[in-house]
Amino acid sequence: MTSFSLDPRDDLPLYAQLARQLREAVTAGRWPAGRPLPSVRTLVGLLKVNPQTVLRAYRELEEEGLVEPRQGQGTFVRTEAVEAAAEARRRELLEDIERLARQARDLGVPEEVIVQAVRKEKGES
Amino acid sequence: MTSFSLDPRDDLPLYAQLARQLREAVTAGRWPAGRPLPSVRTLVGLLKVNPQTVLRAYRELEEEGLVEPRQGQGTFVRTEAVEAAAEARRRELLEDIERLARQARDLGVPEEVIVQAVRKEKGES
Amino acid sequence: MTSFSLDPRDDLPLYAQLARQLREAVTAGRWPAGRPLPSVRTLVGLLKVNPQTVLRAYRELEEEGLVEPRQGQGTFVRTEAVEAAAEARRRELLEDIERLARQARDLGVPEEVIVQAVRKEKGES
Amino acid sequence: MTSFSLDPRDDLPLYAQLARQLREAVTAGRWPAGRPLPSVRTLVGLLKVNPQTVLRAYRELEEEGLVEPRQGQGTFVRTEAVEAAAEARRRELLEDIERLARQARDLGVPEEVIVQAVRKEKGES
DNA sequence: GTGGTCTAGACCACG
DNA sequence: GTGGTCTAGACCACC
Repeated sequence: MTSFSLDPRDDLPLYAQLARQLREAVTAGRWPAGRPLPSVRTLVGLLKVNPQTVLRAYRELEEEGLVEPRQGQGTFVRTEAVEAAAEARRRELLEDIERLARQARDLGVPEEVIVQAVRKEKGES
Repeated sequence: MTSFSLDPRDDLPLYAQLARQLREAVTAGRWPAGRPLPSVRTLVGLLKVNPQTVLRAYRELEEEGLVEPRQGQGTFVRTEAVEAAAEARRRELLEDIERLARQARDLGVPEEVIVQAVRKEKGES
Repeated sequence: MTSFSLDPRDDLPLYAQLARQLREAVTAGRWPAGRPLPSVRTLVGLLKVNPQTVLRAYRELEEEGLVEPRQGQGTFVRTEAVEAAAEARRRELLEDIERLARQARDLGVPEEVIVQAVRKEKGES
Repeated sequence: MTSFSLDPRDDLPLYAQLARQLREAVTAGRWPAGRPLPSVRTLVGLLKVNPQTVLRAYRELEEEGLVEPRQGQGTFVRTEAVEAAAEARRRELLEDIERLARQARDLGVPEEVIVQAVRKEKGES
């Protein structure tokens, strides 16, 4: 149900793109605790990249404490960490939005136009 | 009146940090057409960086058409390009804000909290 | 009376954790010669691990000569091997302590503080 | 003045062996802040290993906050972090010694023999 | 089957 | 010169 896509032309390294997508999937609550994430080999096959690239993405998540690998079984979500990560992400997003909004205002964008942008997606779900 | 600061630990390369700060200064209307931007030598002295770093930042701005070097006189703002650049920046900011707002909503942040963030800085200018 | 606990996140593989705990139990004189160690099936049930994991731990102990399986009866401690194993373990512990103490001293820990640590547990047994 | 040695037969992966040695050198105060650590290529030449192996060791130290790489310049010690790391290491060593001492005592080693081991190296400096 | 390590070597971006 | 990324593929340990 969850799909991944990598773009070699992106500024972000492939492993970081993959890590980001995995992080979002995990944070959003897909991949319940009992089911392992897709195996390294599976992703290698799907994404046509080197095992190292996938491994590095998984290592990233592991270092963040989001996920734990178990020898011979696969990589599993550490549910305790998920909500904390989501909360951190929310704070970070709000700060970023604040900062960008300030920049936009400084460049003369009327506040209501910015608010409009924030509300824009509302009707599209 | 305009100062620059570089952080070697930032993800952005030094030259890009500098280019960004110069770009913002120019876009915001500092450095009127008659006054040259600081010389490479000056910035090298101020920022304690490699001349290549400063040169590359200036080259960036030049390629964007924002500034033009004049032999023996220094580097000057191309006023006709400033408004176009500012407009492009505004569009970019609004798109970024939209994208981040969507992500925040997906993580369960109520829309009004996001709008709040956008309005937050109102009284602080 | 003897319980085992495995931590999948530990650096040590599960089978090694189990082997270590069994080894310590045997060396410490629990499991007298007449009583068999818990069966593979029992441990699998208790620890919720793969039978291979338990088998490998038992194989380890067997190869060290500490225990011997008897067809249809279970796995028994080889009492004559226990004292030799304990002695080896003692030597190993002293070497480790020596090594760590040297490292601590190199980092500036006063020798008396280290001695203190060694004596610390005295009254707690 | 500082030399490194890797043993492929060791249980520890090569990158971890190297990371440990670098960590100790940094913690012990060699490699003052102004001088970069040996470059990846230098160590590759010295140790006859793959660049990836060296890189992974350096990445480890970076993630611990001990060291920071600067593009095009080399890898530098973060002096602020060194003392904190040394203190953490001291605590860890004392805990390990305590634990091992307890085990030794449980196996019947007289406390004075353990204390002797701790003091053993005294006259060798 | 799973994840983990290592090699040999190319290519890029930065200063 | 520096560090960073990626590839293609081998080998190992664990469950």
